[in-house]
Amino acid sequence: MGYYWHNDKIMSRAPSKPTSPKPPWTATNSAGYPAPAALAVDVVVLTVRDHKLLALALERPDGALALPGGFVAQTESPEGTATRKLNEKTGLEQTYVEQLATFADPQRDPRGWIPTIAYLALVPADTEPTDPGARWINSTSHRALAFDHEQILRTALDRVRGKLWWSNIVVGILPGEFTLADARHVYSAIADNDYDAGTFARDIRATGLVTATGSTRQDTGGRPAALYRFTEHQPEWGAGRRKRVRT
Amino acid sequence: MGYYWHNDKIMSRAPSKPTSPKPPWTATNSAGYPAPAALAVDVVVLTVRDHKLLALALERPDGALALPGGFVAQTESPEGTATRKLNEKTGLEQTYVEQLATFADPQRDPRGWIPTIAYLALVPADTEPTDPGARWINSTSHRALAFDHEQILRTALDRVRGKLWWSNIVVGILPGEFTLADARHVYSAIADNDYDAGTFARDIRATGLVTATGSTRQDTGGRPAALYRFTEHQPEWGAGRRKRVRT
DNA sequence: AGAATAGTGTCTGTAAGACAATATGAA
DNA sequence: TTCATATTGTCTTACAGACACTATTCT
Repeated sequence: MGYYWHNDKIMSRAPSKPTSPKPPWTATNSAGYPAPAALAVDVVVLTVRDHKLLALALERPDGALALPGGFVAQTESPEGTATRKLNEKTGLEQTYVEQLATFADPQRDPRGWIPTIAYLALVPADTEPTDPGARWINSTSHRALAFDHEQILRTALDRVRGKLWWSNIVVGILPGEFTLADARHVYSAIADNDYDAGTFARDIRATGLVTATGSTRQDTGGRPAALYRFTEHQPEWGAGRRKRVRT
Repeated sequence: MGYYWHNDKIMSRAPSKPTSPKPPWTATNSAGYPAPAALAVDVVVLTVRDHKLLALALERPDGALALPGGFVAQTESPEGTATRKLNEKTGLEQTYVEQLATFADPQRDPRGWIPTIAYLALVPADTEPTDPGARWINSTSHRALAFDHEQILRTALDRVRGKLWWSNIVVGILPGEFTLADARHVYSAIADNDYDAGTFARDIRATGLVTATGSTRQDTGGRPAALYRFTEHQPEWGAGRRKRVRT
């Protein structure tokens, strides 16, 4: 397996003649102690399409699949790095992003001591990757991911399922107006469940997180559906229901 | 405010003549790019005593209060650092520890670019600090903590309350045998609630996380209480109830 | 017996799954 | 009218709070 920096804009700002461009990289701080070679960020980008929960993966030169990621510049917050990478891969400016967990086993990256902070991002269903190497993969059945990215993806799936009915996390997938059928398909795909339409309508309203806009939409041959939107775009907790979510 | 390294055993293994011992520290990796000056760990150590939820804090030379923490050595996992610091401050070998979140704003530490991974640890009620500078503080009403440690502590309280009835997280506080009254006081303190004894007994058994040992204990003048223990010491999820927890 | 604490039982309001019934559009 | 989808209503089981009641020890 070949080593290389992620395709990262930070790197283009770096000195033109690095002293030792080949990994493994090491670092020493000004007090004389060993320091991490870099701080990385990996982003689990999720969406729901065709009733399936999908994750964004990048095909690497060696053919392996990996999560989008990059290095944190000294001048930015890791969340800034995460949204920057997200913008580079999808063109999105704003969506739902939250920190997931940090993976810092010294052996996790063959390029050196590189802790990574994993983030979770949810994006609209019609998001198309702008990076030619990026593609949507099924979040549960796919070719194995490189590094510890399988573990990171599993952590993301646990998180999104755990918060599904307790927060407005789905606002990342449905940022605008949607019908309750739209929402039900998204929730069903994430929970790996098949929610009853009537019960779903009752319970999504009971969370207090959505508002009816007053207008309707008709995509199909049936009765027009009322449109809703999430009241708040910032992360928020709802009333909480104990709905069944397969794990 | 004076800057100084945490009292950390790693440092005693370091070179005897650091080139620049004064902060702010900087670091450059072998590829020529800026690197974090160090990777830190901070631990929120919680317990329940006298019906109150307490956190472990260290008095620093400048009088400020801070969470126990230290630097991650290149050869160890951050969780290893967290348990090592916990052992240095309390003498405990094993208890409930889980990762909380990572705080990596480049401005968070005046000593340089030092991301910190925060951990949550729960320890038995009779744990006495072995470090003379350490003491128990009330988790909700206390003198302000240094750095971003207030924020870290708040994150820890949210986490422990959120998982209270859904996991065996309390096993850290009650690792051995306990009566249901013991458990009720612990749960009530964490949830900032006053659970009914009868309902509590019914619901704690319904989680499936505790087992009756068959023996009894009598501390007071009343009927002897049956003893229970958590079936599993490793982190585990229970059946889940929707009990009320004040937030 | 009386006090003190442990533990059980019952009642009530609410939550959530299942599914029937009704509403509103197009063809 | 018939079809398709949306939306509302009803029934049932389970959960959680409140609180009354019984049980077991000591003094």
